[in-house]
Amino acid sequence: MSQKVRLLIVEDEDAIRSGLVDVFVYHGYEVETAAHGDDGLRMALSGQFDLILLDVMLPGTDGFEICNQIRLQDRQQPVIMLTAKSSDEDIVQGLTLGADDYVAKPFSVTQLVLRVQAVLRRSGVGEEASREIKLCNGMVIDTENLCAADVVFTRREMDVLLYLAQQSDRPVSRDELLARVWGYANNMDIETRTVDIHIAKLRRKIEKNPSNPETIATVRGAGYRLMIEVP
Amino acid sequence: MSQKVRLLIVEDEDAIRSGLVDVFVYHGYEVETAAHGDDGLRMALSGQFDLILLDVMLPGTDGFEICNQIRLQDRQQPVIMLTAKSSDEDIVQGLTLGADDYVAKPFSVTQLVLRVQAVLRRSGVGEEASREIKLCNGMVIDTENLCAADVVFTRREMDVLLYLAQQSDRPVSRDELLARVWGYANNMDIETRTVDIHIAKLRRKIEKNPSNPETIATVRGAGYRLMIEVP
DNA sequence: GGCTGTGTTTACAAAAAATTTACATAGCAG
DNA sequence: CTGCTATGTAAATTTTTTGTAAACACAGCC
Repeated sequence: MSQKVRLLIVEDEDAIRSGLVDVFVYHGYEVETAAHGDDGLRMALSGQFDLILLDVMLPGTDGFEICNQIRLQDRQQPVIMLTAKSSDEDIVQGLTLGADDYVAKPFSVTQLVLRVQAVLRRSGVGEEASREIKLCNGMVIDTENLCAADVVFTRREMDVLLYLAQQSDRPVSRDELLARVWGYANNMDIETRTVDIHIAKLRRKIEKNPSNPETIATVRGAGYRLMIEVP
Repeated sequence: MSQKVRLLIVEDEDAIRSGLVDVFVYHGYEVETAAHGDDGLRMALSGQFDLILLDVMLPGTDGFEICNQIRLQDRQQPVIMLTAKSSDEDIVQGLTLGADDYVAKPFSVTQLVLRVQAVLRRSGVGEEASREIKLCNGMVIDTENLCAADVVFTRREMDVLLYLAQQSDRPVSRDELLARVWGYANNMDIETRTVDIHIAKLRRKIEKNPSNPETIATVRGAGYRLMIEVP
């Protein structure tokens, strides 16, 4: 029923990286990897991963800096840091920069898997989506029956709404929507306006005045943000 | 239509217990409680609850042991464990002992309600097959004699109707019907139109105007939904 | 064998949805 | 103001989903 959980592993040592891939694939995760810090940063910022495993010592951008950048873009993104150093300063620094957990090498693989599960659970990945979405304009959307009071939505429209609702505390970029809703790999320069078109269609259905959208806000340069009811 | 869903809450902290009672009563559940592990075990084993919420740390018999005992008696009984501990070992142990879900304190009440609903749905509570199905167009179907006023149904048609009637608050996808009625493994892309054909046959038998179906509605992108009489 | 009732597959048409194309417009840096 | 880029959207096009007739399969029965 539910989608596989997607992990990004950023680790330069080949042996460790491929070992981790095997383990997590075995446990049913969908895994992508980066061996270089710059690649890792780019992939991490694409927003298409449920959890990111970050080595601290990396060629190019280091793990702390990647974590920092991720936090600037998305405060919720789960991140676990891996490192060979185990001095207290590192722990403090890693946690301060906002990693959700911190595992010192050499680590037990079992332990790491358990930590990953714990962080995912804490951050609510894989939780049942609620059956209703309540918009700030009062509209209530039935996500199972693909409808609201007087409009019906297509599957794709509902998937977009569900994702925006889940991330309703921040704007979501077109690339992230393409990755998470459409399932496109995050290779850049996909030339398509299909996200905008779907947003336009949604606006026509849910906005009081579609030419002055308030419920699906455009955050220029960042993406779209759904305004849900604040209880 | 159906009886209230019965919950047992086993929790020793008075504040949490009474808070949970309020929430679940508000949501329409019938709730009983136990504050002591031994009482909880006795009541749980009485078999009269649709779902049991179990705190792990209890005076007397602890939550794990209660869960264990429940499983020995009834493998199907839905159980959700609550606990203040959030170490990985607890998660593993709780799941191993066969709880259907596991919620770590402090939990969001909304989240807990959603989990309860999810477990109930998964375990099929409230799906009691009734002898009669009353359709929104007034037709009454005798599910045991495979007939209505002036039409007879085949076994397969009735199985489809029964499943749709059980899930009549939402559309059911072809894949779900294939899995639950036909018993096909929920593998992807099985190429068959047999579900559609059966829906078409049913429509010819129960719709006033089969080319404009109202009783078996198509929810494009989601599946078919049976509209039953709303009392 | 032939007949009958079910269930399934095949094949195709129609409807709906998704996507691309093409162009318009708005915001912003200089 | 000018030029650039990001965004909005109508219309055309492609793809997917759904509906259904007709052929096929197969079991039970006379």
